[in-house]
Amino acid sequence: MTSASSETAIRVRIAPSPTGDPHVGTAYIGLLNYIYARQRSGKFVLRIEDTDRTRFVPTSEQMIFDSLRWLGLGWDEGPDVGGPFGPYRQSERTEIYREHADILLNRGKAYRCFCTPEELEVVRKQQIAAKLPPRYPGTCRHLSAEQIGQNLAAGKPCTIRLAVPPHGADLTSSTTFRDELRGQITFEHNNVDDQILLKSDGFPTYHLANVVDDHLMQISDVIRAEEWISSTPKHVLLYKAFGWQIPRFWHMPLLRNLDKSKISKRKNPVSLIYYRDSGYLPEALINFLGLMGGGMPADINDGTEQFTLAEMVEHFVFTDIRVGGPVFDLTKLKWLNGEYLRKLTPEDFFQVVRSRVFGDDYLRQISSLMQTRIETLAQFGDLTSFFFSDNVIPPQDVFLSKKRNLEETLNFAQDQLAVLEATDWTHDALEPALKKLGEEKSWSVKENFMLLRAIITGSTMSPPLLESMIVFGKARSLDRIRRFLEAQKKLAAQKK
RNA sequence: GGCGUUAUGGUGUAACUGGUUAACACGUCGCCCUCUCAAGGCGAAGAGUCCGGGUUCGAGCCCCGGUAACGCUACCA
Repeated sequence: MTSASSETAIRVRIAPSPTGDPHVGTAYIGLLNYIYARQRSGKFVLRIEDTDRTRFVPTSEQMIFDSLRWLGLGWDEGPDVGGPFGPYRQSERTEIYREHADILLNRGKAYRCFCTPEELEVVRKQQIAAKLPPRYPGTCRHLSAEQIGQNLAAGKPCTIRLAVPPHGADLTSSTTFRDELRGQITFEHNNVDDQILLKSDGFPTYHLANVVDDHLMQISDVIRAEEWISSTPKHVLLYKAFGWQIPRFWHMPLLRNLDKSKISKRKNPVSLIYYRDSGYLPEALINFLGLMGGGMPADINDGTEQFTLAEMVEHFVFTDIRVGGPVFDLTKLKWLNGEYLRKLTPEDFFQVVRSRVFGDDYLRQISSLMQTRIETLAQFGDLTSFFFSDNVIPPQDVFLSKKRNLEETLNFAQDQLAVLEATDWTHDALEPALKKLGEEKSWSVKENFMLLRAIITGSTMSPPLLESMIVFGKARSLDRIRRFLEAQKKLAAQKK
């Protein structure tokens, strides 16, 4: 076996990308890694994979820290707490990747590619049209040293690609690795593409960065999602090219939507911020995640399916994990959360309500919207109830303008959702984004904002819309629109 | 299309190394409690284990062949 020997110290990691709200899948994989490390007196490392500058969201990293801590999944090493193998932010390690890419280049395990994205796009389209697997055609694989020198001298941007055997000196035709949950998995090399390792902007792709970092950070077990299985042969090839020991691989099942597709924000709330702000307790979410895929003995706590993180560390069995993708079912999560809420003492419950529903920060922001709008304090609730409610479904006479029919209204709401998803949650970003959409679709500012107001607040009368949405939060606002659209869809289906 | 993975009620999981009418939880439905709604209590329906072969006295568990779903197939992770 080529996997890590048992004497090696256990070190695991999660490596989220700061591309938006922290994802529930990150929490799931984080939980598993956390348990694995704690069970074996190992180290749990948090590494930030911020190598994609096009998708980078500056506020994302802090949200990842906050939400993982909220769940109780603390790490031993990471960008904020340091550690002996730093830096733990990949953008601060670009020099390391460049050096390692050079090693690969020198050993003939990688090569420079001068093809432009546009050229590659053309080729890919042709291949797809011809029903061929879209793959790099190898144009630059055998450039002479002279040609490469000329291109470099001409300042042509280039990427560095993995030279997948058997084209090179190594004539092995396939790569086999062991997945600890599924056994041996083999990929023929003609199904493995010459993956880009170093992009033309000098940043590495996931494949290079994750292998280099996992080795340098002495990661013993790579516990990640199933979607990585297909690219694992590339990683194994890299370990071999460097002459490094290969870690154990554990590919965990993918959380699913109700329709069994990979969990996605289109069909499910996936933001941990959403779960926090909608009043889920971290203990309940952790417990629920622990139910996904199994792993806990069925008789724990009399088979109530209720257990703590500490109990998971004590009893969880990794080899018992089921690899069929579990549906992330909000219905059961809600039940579980209710169980946890009921288990609190009345005083603890009150404290949770006070801090999570009527937190000072939240109330302060809402108050500032209300001061000019009420005459007695008792009216406070009249215009603000939507801030404290979960089910806000406006009746048709509230959201439907006399000038618009149902279909175009729902279509426009769908457009609003898409625009809002892609917009920073600030007044300066939201206002022009919404107005631009309105102009494109010929919806007046009034129609535009009134529809959104109806969806968010359930009423035609409310505090200023954008300010309200900002206070209410992006995750919850988007979810409210999604649920509105879903509810309308169901209604339409019933009528038929 | 290619490659890979997976497959137990609607959903999440159980079922000792193959051994009685496939178990539990959520959800659904009904009843009780009750001013309402929850919670709680009691009960019911719902799968014959993706399909087809094979091995065996016996298969959800083993073997072979299908099918379907999902994932990957980017200068994203």
